Amino acid sequence: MYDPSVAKALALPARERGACCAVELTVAPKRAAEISDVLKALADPSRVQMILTLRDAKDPVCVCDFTAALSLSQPTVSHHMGRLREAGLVEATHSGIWTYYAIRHDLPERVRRIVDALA
Amino acid sequence: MYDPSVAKALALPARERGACCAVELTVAPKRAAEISDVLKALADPSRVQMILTLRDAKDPVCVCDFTAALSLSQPTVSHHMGRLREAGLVEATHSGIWTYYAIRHDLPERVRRIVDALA
DNA sequence: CCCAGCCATTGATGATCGTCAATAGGTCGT
DNA sequence: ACGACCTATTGACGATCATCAATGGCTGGG
Repeated sequence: MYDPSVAKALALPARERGACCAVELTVAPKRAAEISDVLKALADPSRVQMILTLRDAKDPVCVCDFTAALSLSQPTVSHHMGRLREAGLVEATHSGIWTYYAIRHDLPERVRRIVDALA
Repeated sequence: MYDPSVAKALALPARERGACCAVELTVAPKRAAEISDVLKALADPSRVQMILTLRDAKDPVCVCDFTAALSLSQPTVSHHMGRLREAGLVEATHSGIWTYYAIRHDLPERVRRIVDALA
């Protein structure tokens, strides 16, 4: 007869009291920090919409376009763009009055994979 | 002769003063919030190491294993695990004294793609 | 029944974040 | 040169976060 508790107990590693296992981390701390920096830059609903819109946009987009679309004030949009820019996800080109933002064409492949995974 | 400013100007969309373009967002606000919730749960160096370690681990891992590996206090590790758990990324099984954590086997494909993109 | 061990919760603290109003800096048309 | 327009910066405020010490709950061994 099938006993799930026995099966589960067998599936779990054996432990001794007072001797926790030394788990091996699969990622170096430095690399984990780099990854989390990218994630922090993306961990906001508005910035998710921004980066994916820029990723799919044929033409660069300027700040004033996002203010209406996201119902946010101009400084807030500028702040979010600054964060994306500081994380190296986005680049700005200035033309006359406008500042056009576009996703960086030279994104590291690791970063590109993360962005693509959001869509 | 090549003039980059002309080339750039041609590449940028035409604009009129006082009439910003209505950019079309490629993601619904609700979906963007879901994505950012996952990203928030992952946007921490320790949690990045945790989720990737659990993803690659053959056996479930208990909290005390991480405290030594990450040089964090037990409450902090428990807190991080709680956040991963609340985001639906991780599940816990209790056996005796220990609490074993494992990556959820039924992760939505969208979420799984994000986690895999980190490695 | 007590004690040791593992984990979760609570409380507190300093840091970071998201947001906006106000301001300042540029750039173009007139 | 002036004014209108777009963007970035500053300052401020409430919210969330990461972290730890202290505590409590739970389980198994003696």
